[in-house]
Amino acid sequence: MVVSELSGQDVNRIFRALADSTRRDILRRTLVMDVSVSQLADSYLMSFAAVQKHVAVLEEARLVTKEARGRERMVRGNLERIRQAQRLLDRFEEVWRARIDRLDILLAEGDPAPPDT
Amino acid sequence: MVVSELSGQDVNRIFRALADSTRRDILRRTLVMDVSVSQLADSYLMSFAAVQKHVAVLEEARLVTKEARGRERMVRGNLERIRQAQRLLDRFEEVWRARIDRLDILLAEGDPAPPDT
DNA sequence: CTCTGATACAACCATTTGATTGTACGATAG
DNA sequence: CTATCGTACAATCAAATGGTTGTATCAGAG
Repeated sequence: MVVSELSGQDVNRIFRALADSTRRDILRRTLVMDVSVSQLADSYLMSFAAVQKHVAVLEEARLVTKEARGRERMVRGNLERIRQAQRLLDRFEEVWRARIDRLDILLAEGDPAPPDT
Repeated sequence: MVVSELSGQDVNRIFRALADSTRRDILRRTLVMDVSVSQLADSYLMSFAAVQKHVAVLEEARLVTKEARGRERMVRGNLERIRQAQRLLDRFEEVWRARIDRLDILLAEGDPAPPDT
């Protein structure tokens, strides 16, 4: 079970969520420790609601999870999802490498006699 | 020279560019071989101009480069940029690991005497 | 030289995004 | 119980996105 389970939409959401500095910062913070939404909101200049929305985007991308604790919602970064994103990028490497492999095959199966025979 | 040279905006552009299925497909194709913009356009249902814009987004993110060849513009995937993105994701892993390290330190330096002494 | 193919770019439009404020509601501290 | 804190959610708005068509340019085929 690699990354195959991810739909195109899922992948879109993951990278979209990562494409914002504030959200990346939230992700970093919540990877280090559990933080409530209001604690997060205190860290930025924008409104509480704005931070809440950023968290929602991260949550939809499954990059963080929320857990009720008393009246607070603790946000926790989901490392496994980040690893999935890494595997997605690995795929590009593989595609690129496959192209080289093909070239290798051409070279390996090339006429043993020099071209100017 | 790691990923430090990248501004927040640069990172935004990279992940934003990756957050679209068509653009990821273009990236895959251009990693395998050089393709002209019109060849790419033939591969999708959308208009030429739309594909052209997608290529432009990838180009601004430096995920592809364009090279004039006759009247065509050959598009080439930039693997190095993808590796930079991978390193960006590695950073999240590192942040997470640092948190564990801190926990290790706490455990390692914990009071040798049991808490209920 | 002229026609055509490949690209670039502007103008336009619908939808989404990122932010705001305001309202409502559940959980907790006093 | 009541006041307040933390959250959720709706409405609103400007700006960015993703797409379109139309026009202009430029290089190569005939």
